[in-house]
Amino acid sequence: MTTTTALPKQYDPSEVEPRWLRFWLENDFFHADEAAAKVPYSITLPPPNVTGSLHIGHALGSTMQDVLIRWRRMQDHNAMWMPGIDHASIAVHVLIERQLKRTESKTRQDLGRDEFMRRAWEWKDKSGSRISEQEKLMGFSLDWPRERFTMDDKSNRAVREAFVKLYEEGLIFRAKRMINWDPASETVVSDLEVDTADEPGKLWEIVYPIVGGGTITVATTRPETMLGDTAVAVHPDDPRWAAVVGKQVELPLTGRLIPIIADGILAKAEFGTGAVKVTPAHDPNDYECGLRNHLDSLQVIDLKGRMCAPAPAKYVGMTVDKARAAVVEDLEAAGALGAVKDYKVPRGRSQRSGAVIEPMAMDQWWVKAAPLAARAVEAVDGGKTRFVPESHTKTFMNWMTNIRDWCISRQLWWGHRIPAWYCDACGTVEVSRTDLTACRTCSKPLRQDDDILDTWFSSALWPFSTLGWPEQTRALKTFYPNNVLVTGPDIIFFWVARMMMFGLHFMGKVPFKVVYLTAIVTDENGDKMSKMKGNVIDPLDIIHGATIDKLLDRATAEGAPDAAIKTIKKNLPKGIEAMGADALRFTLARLNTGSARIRLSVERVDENKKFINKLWNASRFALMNLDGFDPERFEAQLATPAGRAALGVSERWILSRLQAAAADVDTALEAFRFSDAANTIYHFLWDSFCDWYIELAKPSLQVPADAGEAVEPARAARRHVVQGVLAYVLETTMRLLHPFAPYVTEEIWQKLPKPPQLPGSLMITKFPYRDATFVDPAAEAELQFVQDVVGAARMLKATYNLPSSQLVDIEVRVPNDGKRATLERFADAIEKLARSRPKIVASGAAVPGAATTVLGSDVELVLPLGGLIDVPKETARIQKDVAKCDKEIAAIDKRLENPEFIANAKDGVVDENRARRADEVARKAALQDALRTLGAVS
RNA sequence: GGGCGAAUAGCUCAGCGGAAGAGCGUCGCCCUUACAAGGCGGUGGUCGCAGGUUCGAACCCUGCUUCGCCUACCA
Repeated sequence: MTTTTALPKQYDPSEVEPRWLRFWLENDFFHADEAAAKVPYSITLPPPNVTGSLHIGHALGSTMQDVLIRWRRMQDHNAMWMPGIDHASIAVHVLIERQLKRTESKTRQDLGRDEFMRRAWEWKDKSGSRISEQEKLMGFSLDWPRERFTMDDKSNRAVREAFVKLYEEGLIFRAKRMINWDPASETVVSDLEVDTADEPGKLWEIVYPIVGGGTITVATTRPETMLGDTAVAVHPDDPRWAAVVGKQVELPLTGRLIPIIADGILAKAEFGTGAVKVTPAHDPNDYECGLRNHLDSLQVIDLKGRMCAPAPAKYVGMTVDKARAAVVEDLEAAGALGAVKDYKVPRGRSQRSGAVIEPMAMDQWWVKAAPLAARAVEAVDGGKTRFVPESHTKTFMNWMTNIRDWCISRQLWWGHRIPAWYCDACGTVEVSRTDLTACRTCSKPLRQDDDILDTWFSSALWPFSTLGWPEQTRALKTFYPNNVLVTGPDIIFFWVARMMMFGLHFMGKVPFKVVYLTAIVTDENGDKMSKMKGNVIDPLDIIHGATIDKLLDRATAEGAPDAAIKTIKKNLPKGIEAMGADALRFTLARLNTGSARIRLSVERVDENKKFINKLWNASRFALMNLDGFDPERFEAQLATPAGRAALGVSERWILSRLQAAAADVDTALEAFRFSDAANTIYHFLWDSFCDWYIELAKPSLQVPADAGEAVEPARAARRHVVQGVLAYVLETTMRLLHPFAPYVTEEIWQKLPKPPQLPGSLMITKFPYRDATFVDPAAEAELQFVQDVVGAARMLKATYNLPSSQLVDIEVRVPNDGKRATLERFADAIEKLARSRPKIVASGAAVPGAATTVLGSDVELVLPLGGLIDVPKETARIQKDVAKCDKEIAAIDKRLENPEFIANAKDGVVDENRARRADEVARKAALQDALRTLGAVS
């Protein structure tokens, strides 16, 4: 067969990638059959938000998942990667509300619940598949026919089932407790959705007059809440205030009488004045205090974050901030204000809206977390689920052992409505798997709970709800538990913890055996990527490229500040060149060393684009030289020991290196060391295959122009072997690299001549493995020696600024017969690679005016330079080497002269040191000879 | 306040008990017909500081310093 294929010098991903994506999808290669008789391997993709767009964090996590899935699939596992999308309750809710306000100046209440939901679904149907399309571009081999949505019918059913079951078991309940209220979104949010940070504030002292004489001064950072005070508390052991406990104070601005109580609310009696105001309705600590002391609870802040009755009418309607200023002013006027000082106040803000969270006591639905968490702790302790990196285990365990109940109700509309019905007539509460209309006890109409569930409730069921639960499906049996979960450390608590709890509870088994937590991708300075900063790297821009104008227009449209625009102009003056999904994927893998942060930049991706291009050109070279190659014949030759023995040393060497690379990649992937795996391939391909093997192969591939049909048989056979190894190594390397860079490898693989029985796509071939038949230490040693000699010759020439193209004569003195034979065998290669014609001898006399170097202990390279020699320079260089020898010998002697070293060192270490010392001594002697020769010249 | 992690070449990072490594940068030489998005060579490090364990420490232990990232109801 003939395979002269003209390929462009530069690889063009934009032409190649869509073609193979279509091919894979059309052939259903991403789909796994749950009934297949193979070892299952499953991963569930963390479902991205339906509002989302693929960002670099997704790209990282999903690339690692795809590497694992493609790798296992090629190892003949039944590899299934579950795709899906999350309904992102609050994000969509806010989006639709905002749209409504902008286009129709309406609120959701104006629209009504049903119409609001209709619009939300309309939006979802139109825009909800965007991120899936982007995932496809990245080449992610997700099992698309299985794709799910957290609000599809099956998920809804799973959510209902889970809720009702937990309710029946007493693990879901409704109760009035202190919650975090987001006054902007007007919903409760969980503790996790609150970001607490110290913000500058003040600590005010307020003087409360005690009925019957005297005053008591309290300290607070929230003076406006004094309008809702129902007590003043002092520490029970504080002698200063013992006498006033039980008395009443008259609350300024309101005139209400409230008691002074002794309570342990103050952790430290010495705080401030030793007395604090107690506002049970608006502070978690005060709430607890109120319960302990049976205090009234006066809510003076409403759901919009404004003051309300029973606060005095003057303040009603004011925002909290305004009320604070007004109260302080009025207190001062009333002479009730004490000292005021600047103070750092820890302030909770809603992650979603940024609004200051108001703690309030409200009726909400809760999941009783402790018993569920206990099982998760037990499972991790027992090694059923393992965290990678391991350090995250402690974080998880800490959280789980101190877990608090999970508030799951939300006052929003887009989401799973809570399946609880109330009878206003008789007070019955029913929780049901099916919708209810009439009360079971009094037959009156029922009212369904208005609230919906926290988005994370359905996410917690995801690893099994996607497989059909609560039905006992075949898919569930095959793919649960998942082998791995890959996600970001930021959602360990939100998601991982809850999947663990629900998985163990409903399935009786952990949802995944390994939790691999990815790094955070930052910009090159280590700063978090943010549109506001202008340092975002968008995966799609990397794939397709983006002009500077496009980048700037988009940033402007997104409302980025001037500083961000400036940053973009500075960092990417020419925009971004199209680099393809492969380059991005390979970059992410190489940078993923296991450290907590990955600093990414366009330059980093560009380096790997160069690697892809290098690979492309190596393949071009091979394809240009495979005329007349017969893959079946070569395969037959490789299959027999005699055939393998007929290979040349270079061939045995590269095959040995190749299988070592395959072994290293396998080991690295087993341990989730993506960077090591990618780097192994990078170095094998570039350093071993391109820099050495291809160069060594070239002479054998050449067909003399005048040879015609009359190429001598030995030469033709040799050519065929070299062609075979070129093709074989490339083909195998494509398999190794495929999980990381699926597109370019498929493109090249398809073009390579290969035995006909292989499958129709690289992605369903077998992954390479450590293969003892190709291990060849002798060939490795020989090639290492040849490389060292070539390197030394190049170094000598470079030292004297001889053009690397200039052919020189060089004397190589090698006392060892075997090594000399190696050099004889590679003399032509050395001449070609170092442009140095070697004269190989066992020993030789001093050559005046020559530059000399010593390789190891006994190999000398002598480059005659005649008058060109720079004696001082050469002397200095060799003396530097001698000094190195001396230093090394001294260090080894120190060890060897220490009896304890001889007595205690591990096996072989002492001998190794002795051998090394002998080498160094010999090397030094050779170097000194060279110095003497130099001296003879001057 | 508590926890975790990091500190190694100019930069980004591997190495985690027995001779200091890679990529990028930098400086030379080469357009050697696969690739100039390339080839070859060089330069560059008391492995944060101070103790300790060990025959031997970048690596293990202790303390300190400086940076990250989590986490927390000090009014």
